Amino acid sequence: MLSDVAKLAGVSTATVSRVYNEPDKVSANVRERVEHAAVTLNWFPNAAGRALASTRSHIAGIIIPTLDDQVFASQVSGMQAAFAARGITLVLGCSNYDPAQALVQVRAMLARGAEAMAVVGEAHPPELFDALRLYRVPYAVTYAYREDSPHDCIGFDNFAAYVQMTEHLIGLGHRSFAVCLQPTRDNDRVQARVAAIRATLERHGLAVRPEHVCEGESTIGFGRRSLRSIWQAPCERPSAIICGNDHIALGVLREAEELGIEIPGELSVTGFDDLEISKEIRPTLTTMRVDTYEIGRLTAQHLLDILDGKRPQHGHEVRALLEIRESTGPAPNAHAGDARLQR
Amino acid sequence: MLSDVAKLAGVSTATVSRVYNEPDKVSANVRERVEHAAVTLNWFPNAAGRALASTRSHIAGIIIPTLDDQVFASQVSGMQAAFAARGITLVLGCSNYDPAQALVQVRAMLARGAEAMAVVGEAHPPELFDALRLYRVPYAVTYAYREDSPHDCIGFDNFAAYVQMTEHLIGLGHRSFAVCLQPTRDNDRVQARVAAIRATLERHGLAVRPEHVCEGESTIGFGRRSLRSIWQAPCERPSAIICGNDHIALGVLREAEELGIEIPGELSVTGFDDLEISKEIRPTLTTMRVDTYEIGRLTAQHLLDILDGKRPQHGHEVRALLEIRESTGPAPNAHAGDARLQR
DNA sequence: TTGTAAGCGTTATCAA
DNA sequence: TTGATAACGCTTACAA
Repeated sequence: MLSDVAKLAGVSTATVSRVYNEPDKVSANVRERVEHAAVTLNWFPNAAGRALASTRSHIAGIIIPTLDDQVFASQVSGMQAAFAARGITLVLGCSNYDPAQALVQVRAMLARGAEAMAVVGEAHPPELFDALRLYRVPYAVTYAYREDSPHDCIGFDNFAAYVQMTEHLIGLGHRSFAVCLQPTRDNDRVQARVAAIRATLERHGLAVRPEHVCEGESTIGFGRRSLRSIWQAPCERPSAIICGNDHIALGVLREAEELGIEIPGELSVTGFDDLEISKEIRPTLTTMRVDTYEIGRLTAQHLLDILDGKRPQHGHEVRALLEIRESTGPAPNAHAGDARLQR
Repeated sequence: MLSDVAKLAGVSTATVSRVYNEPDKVSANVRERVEHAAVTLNWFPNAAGRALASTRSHIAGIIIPTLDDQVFASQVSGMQAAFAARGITLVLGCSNYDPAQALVQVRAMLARGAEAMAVVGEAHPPELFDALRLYRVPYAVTYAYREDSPHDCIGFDNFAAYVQMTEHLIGLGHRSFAVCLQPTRDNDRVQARVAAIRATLERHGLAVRPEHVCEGESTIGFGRRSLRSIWQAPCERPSAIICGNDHIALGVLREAEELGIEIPGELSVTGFDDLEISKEIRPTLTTMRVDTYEIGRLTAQHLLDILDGKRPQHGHEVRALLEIRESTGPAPNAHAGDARLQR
C-alpha cells in the first residue's frame, strides 16, 4: 500500500499521494523516487481508499433499456470513451424496459457514489429523478430531446422526426397509412413517435385505422406478421406503412416480397435508425439516421462540464436525418400534383 | 451516514452494519428499528467505505473489443444480468482491438478492486495476464475455447467451427475457395478460423490462392468490395467463399446479385454469427450460430463459483451450430458422387 | 516543497 | 444479541 511506497522512497504518505494527484507540486527528483518505488512494489492507488478520502468516486453511470439494440450499445460506447479519457469509469445498468429495474439500478449506482448519471428517456418513476436530485447527482436524459423538458437532455426530437417522416409520405400523395411499432408502454420515445404520426395525419384530416396499428417486438418477424395481418384486414389497404425502426421495416419489406406486393409502386415503407443493411437490401429502405455514438459522447461531455463547475446549456439536440431511398414513392393513385407538392 | 442511523435507532454502528450484512444475527425488533431509521434518513451504505473495510469491492470487470459488435454486446448483457443478481456491479472496458488499451483497462479495473475479470480472447500482452495473476484476481477468457488453454475459458472452438464449415463445402464438392475475413491482427479467434480453413483444405490437397484472400473491416461494404476484386482477379474463380461473419457475407451476397452471379448455382457463400436478417434475405445465408448471451452468463457463473470458493472446471465449451441454408449448394461442376458424400 | 495527523464511512474483532 | 473500537488505504488541511 501507499505507506510502503512512502517508506521505500523515503518520503511521507502525503508526498506519494501528491505524486499521483498534483504531480507538479512535487520536485522532479522526489517524484522519480516515488514512481520508482511504486513500480518496484507493484503498487497503484486503491480506488476505494481514494474515493473515501476524497469523496470522489470517479464513477459515472448509465441506464439503458437493453444492449441488444445497437443504438443503445453505441451510445454506451460513446460515453465510455469520453469518460475514460478523463479517468472516469462508466458503470452500466440495463433496465430491460422495466421502470422498477431502472430505479433499482439507479439506487445501486448512487450507493457506488456515481458522480453523474445518464438515463435513456424520461419515462421513469418519479422516485428515480427524486433520488438523483436528493443526492445532487448531475444527470441527463438521453436519446430524447424536448425544449421544455424539466431535465437536461441530449438526443433528438422524436416527435419532430416522425412529423418529418409522415409529411414526406403525405407529400408523396399518401392518404391511407399503417403503423408498426415497438411496445409503447414505458417508452416515451415511441409514444412521441405515435403522437407525431397521429397529429400530422390529423392536420391533413387523416387518421390510422385501428386495424392498421400493430404494436410488438422490435424484430423482422414482427414486421412480417404485421404486414400479413394488415393485408388481410377487411378494409381498404394502406398505401404506406410507417415502422418504428429498421428491423420492423425490413420485415415488412421481406413479407411484401413474399406476398408479391410491389414496393414502392403499391406500398411505401419507412424505417428508423438506418442500419448498415438498410441501404443494401432491395429496395433500399427510406429511414432516418441518428448518430447515437455522438449522443453518448455529448452526454459524457455535458456531465463532465457540470462536474467541472461549468454551467452548460439545457442539453443538446442531435439531428435525425431523413434518408429518402427506394422504399417510398408516390401513392398509387395520387394526383400528379400532390406528389410534386413537397418534392 | 451509518452512525446517524445508529444514533437514531439507538443502537451501535456495528448493529446497523449487521442489519445489512448478517441480518439474522440481529433481533427482529432491533432490525426493524434500524431499517426504519435508515428509511427516515434516506440512507444506504456507501460502497467505498464498505469496500475499504471489508476488502471486497463487489465489482467485476469485462474487457471487450467493441460494443459495436452484437456478439460482444450480448455477452456483456449476459454477464451483467448474472452478476447483478448477486449484487456485483459489472464494469465495462472497450479495447478497440488494441492490446495496449486492453492492458490499461485491466489495470484500471484492478485499481478499482475488481474481484473477477473477463477478457475476450487470449491475444493479449503477457503483462495483462501477469497482472491478473499477481493480484490473484480470478479471470476467464471468453468467446474462445481451447482444451489446452492455460486460462479458464468460456466460449466455442473457433478452429473446430471453421473446420466444420469448410468440410461442409468440401462435402458439397467445392475445390476452389476464397476467404473474406475481418482483421487477423491481435485477434486469436480470427486467426484460429483462418488456420482451420487452411488446415482443412490442406488435408484435401487444396489451398486458397493469395488473390482469393481478403482481409478488411467487418462490414457489408467490405464484403461487396471483396467479391468484386475476387471476381476480377486474373485466375480461376472460386466456387465458394467463406466469410468471417454475416456482415461480410451479406455484402458478398448483395454484390453477387449486382454482378449477376447465381447463388448457390455459381457460387456458395457462408457467414458466421447468424444475425436475424441472415435467414430473411434471399438467398438465406448458411452460417453458424453461437449463443453469446449464454457465454456471458456462464462466464459470470464460473467467476462467481470461484469467488464462492468452489473449484469449477477449466471452463465451458459452448456449441457453434451450423445452419445450412440456401447460400450453399453443390459445386458447379462437382461429380454427383462428391456432393453426395457428406450429405 | 515536504511532513504530520486527522479524517472519509464502513466492517470486523473482541468483549460484554 | 449487542457494543466499543481499531482497522481499511488514501487525501488534505495545516504546519514546518
